Amino acid sequence: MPTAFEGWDGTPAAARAMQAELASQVRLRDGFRKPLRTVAGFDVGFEDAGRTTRAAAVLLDADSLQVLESRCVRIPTSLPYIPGLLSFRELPALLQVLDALSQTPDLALLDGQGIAHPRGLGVAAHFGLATGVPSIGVAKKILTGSGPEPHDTRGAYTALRHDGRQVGWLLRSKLHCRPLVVSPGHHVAMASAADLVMRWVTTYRLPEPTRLADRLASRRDDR
DNA sequence: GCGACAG
DNA sequence: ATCTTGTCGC
Repeated sequence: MPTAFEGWDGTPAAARAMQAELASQVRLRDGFRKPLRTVAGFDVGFEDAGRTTRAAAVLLDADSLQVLESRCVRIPTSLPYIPGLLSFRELPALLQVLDALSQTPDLALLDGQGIAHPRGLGVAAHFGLATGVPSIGVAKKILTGSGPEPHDTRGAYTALRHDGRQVGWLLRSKLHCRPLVVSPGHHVAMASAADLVMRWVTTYRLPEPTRLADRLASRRDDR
């Protein structure tokens, strides 16, 4: 299993410095195969009062949304949750569950931020950089930045801005529901992110890939 | 110094 | 994230 943080001394300060460095390597240009054939959703949950970390991955056909494969892995939790350092806590399990898939997805959707992060490296961006798999962050809440409320129309979105530049979108994936925070990770253009996510939204607030991964990681089913 | 703070 | 049932409302 490759360590996601080669040379990290374990301190939060070093983690932040590493994020700033890695963020400069993120590429905001569509770098995925077109047309997309597969998309996978990833999420992490915890058991045993947090002592065990569980990561789930669900691979879908990008057009039919048919589930092709579901995987789940468990490893000991290594770090507590620290705002801004989520990837250092969740990436090890996420990389393992990616390896558990029989095929690499053309695109990955992760629960959390892409570049809409204090130093530009949310868990989705870090995952994309570490794996080379194009990624998008689909979060339920803002971590950094702000933007106007999108109209209450399915598919409406507005720009999320931070430090004077756009870092993502506020996307009304479902009528009368709080908008999702969508931000590109690695190898996905800002202009593509929101439309891509809407492609896999059906009748729920979350797009199918992460919604299904959520269910697996959060206890409801297994396998 | 005082809040804010993905999962 | 997680502990937890029913309930009000679009």
